[in-house]
Amino acid sequence: MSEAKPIKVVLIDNHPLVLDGLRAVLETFPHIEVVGTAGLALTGLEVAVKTNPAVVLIDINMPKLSGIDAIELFKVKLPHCRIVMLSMHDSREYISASVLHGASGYILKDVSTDEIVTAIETVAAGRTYFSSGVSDVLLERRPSEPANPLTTREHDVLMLLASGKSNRDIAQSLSLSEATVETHRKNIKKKLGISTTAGLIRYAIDNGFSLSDG
Amino acid sequence: MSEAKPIKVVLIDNHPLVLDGLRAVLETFPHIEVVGTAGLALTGLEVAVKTNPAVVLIDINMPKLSGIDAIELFKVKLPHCRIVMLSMHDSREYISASVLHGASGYILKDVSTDEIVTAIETVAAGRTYFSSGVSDVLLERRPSEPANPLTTREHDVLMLLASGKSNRDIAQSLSLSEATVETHRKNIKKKLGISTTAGLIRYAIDNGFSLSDG
DNA sequence: AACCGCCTACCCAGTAGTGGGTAGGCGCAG
DNA sequence: CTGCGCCTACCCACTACTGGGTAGGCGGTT
Repeated sequence: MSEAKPIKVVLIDNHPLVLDGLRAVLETFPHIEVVGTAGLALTGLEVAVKTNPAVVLIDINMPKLSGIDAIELFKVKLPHCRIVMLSMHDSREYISASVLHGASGYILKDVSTDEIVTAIETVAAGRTYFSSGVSDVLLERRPSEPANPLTTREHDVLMLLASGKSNRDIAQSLSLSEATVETHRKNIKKKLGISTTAGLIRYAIDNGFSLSDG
Repeated sequence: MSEAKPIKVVLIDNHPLVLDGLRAVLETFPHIEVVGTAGLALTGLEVAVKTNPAVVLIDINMPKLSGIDAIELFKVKLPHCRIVMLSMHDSREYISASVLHGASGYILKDVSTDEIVTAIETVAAGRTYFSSGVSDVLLERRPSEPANPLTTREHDVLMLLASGKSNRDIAQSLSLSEATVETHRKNIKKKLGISTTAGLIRYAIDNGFSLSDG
């Protein structure tokens, strides 16, 4: 890659450890320049507007504003900036969602740091990069793992469910009938192919619906 | 700190990102030398036996063998090696357990990398290091958060519960009556002050009872 | 206009979990 | 040997959740 013009990168992750670590690793590559880091999506957006990076690496699972929701904001403010999603958890459900929202890359947690460098190079060159497990999901689209996982409302219900609330609590929180919450819950289960409440909560936490992770 | 003799450190974490990142950060400090890394507790033990580090940084929540269980093994094989627990999740429940098992330090996830360096320096100097939130737990020991949370059997039940099993499933798995499982579940709830199943599962996953994180 | 997906809401019968007891057996500490 | 904590197991009434329906309203697409 061209050594005259380093690739400007902004990193966004709510784990300071990952942030500092990633920066340290990337700074050993002369053709990559970390121009900014942030612990929140909105802070990251501010940083990116100031520094105009070629690539933004953003964690998909963050408090307040999730990485997926942030994609659109980045696309509006920085149309030429390319976004790579970083998933520390197993959020395979959201790969297609990320792509649809305009992400140029998606890297799963079980990736080496070398692969991250490759990903940055690739998307900076105008192509897309998806780590091994991800491309499978995009190509296969098996009926057991539907591409459009949950609706907004179902997402809300699952989030509250995962935070330890009962159907009744959720109904109150969202100003709904308890019956409606039950319907949502039923549909979620059907969509995800999960039968027990416990499994549902596991799924929610594994996929970053959690509120307590910040 | 003495620059002639760098502090030898082994890092153990099942996230390659954290591992590589931490290594990269620590290698910028001349008085710290990362002599090995591992993604599993047992692999880490092998590495440590070969390299004889002064300090081992180990993630508390890992598949197969948890960080806490690993402490004892390290203490046997490497009595002079000092162990710092690294908790990416909020495992405050296990702080006292770690200390009792012989850990010299405990760092919560919301820590900066600078603080990790300080922790390594401190425990290498023969003292103990606990990040801010941790020392509170050790000193306070509030009645609402008892030091001995769960019995062995309750632990078993909670683990299966968190993996998505119903009372009936658990009863079969442990060769118990369903009624007994319900009794255990009741006692767990009472002890932890959690009323809903959802909350129980959250607790289990947050505190590293999870089986699926590998 | 017709259709579709989503959100809302209810019915029903059945099953699962809750929260309050009690209680015997077992092993260990005083 | 007495007491204590733990594991086991059950009773009961009550509440919550399940899994199968149906269905009206709303907004966007064709």
